[in-house]
Amino acid sequence: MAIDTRNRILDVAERMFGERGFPATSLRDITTEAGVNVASVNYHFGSKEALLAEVLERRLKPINERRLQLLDAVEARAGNGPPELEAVIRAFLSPPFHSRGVWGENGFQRLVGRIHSETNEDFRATFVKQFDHVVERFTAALHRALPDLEVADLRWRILFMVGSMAFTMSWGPRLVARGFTTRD
Amino acid sequence: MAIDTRNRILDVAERMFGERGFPATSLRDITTEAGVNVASVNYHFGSKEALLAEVLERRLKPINERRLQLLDAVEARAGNGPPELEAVIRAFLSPPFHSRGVWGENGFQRLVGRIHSETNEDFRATFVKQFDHVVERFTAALHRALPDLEVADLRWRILFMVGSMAFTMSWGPRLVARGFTTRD
DNA sequence: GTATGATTAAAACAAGTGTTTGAGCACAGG
DNA sequence: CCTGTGCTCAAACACTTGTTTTAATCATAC
Repeated sequence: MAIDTRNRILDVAERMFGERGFPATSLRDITTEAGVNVASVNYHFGSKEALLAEVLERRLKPINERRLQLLDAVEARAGNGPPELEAVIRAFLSPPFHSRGVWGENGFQRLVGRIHSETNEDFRATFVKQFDHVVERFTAALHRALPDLEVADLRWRILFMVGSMAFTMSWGPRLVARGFTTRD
Repeated sequence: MAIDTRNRILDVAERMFGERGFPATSLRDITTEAGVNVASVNYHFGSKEALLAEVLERRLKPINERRLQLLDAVEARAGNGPPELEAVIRAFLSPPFHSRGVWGENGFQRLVGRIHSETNEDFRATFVKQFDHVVERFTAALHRALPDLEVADLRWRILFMVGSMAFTMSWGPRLVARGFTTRD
């Protein structure tokens, strides 16, 4: 089964990239665990980097679509007035955390947390490009929600928000397992 | 010169680990750029991991000492009352940013940003241990500064603060180079 | 049933990895 | 002068890396 092989590779790669990081995970680690041949990665994806790109895209696309969809709803509700601040933030933060499965079992969350500070410059550039539109939309919405805040400050606050999110994604599962309490 | 070789390796390793990440940087990359022999890494440090440990320790130790020193001053100033919140936060955040040199030229800052989401579990454990005492002291101080805040919430807020810091360290230099404005 | 194209399998490929070895050097103290 | 000691060097070690190749196998359409 071709599509089955593809998905098994994607699933295992997602988990292992999240656990050990991209450069530290070998194709043989992945294919052995997935029970497929080494060559199948290059056959189905072309290269190791292309595999990572597809692992990310598979989950990121629906997440970013959901973000924009939630933001649309918030802005529609606000009409011509400023959107509600917390609702905008929630539209941005909730999709990746609700993307699938439960905290700690989700390799993808840890992978996303990692990816924000990993891989080489070129790859990260293409990765970030997927976000450009989303970041633009949310920056504009937050600017309308906080009209008195200078844009330079707003940018920093967004940076801190993304940093908190990424850090929580890569550490959260382990922390929760050690007694950190969550709600919501 | 023995100590000269050691320091050249440490300097180049610090920069390269920060730029490309730990697993993606080979010892030959480092030693070639530093103009020393490959074997000298194992001679002087024992292993690649031990080199990373020493790169981190060299800068982290004075940073954490400075943090505690600043915190001592803040607590002394507060006497028996609660310490001033922003002063405590400043005591924690300012040392790594003022550690050395200018924004963007500092490989170490990017390395610290990276390290939070890189390397294997075991290594990170020993790395985090260097922080245990510091985190404990600051958690206690923040708890006194915010007595009405539940401890569970405080922990999350500290996590977000560290996440923002780490993210800023690994991305900040590039962002500033692209027009992000700083002050202070 | 056979031909066709997609998928898998084992093996080899060339290059790069961290680490070790052992010979060589400089230079101190006896 | 010689003997250690601390250090550097080129070379080799054993192994892993991502990728290719070649042949075998599979499903499907004619």
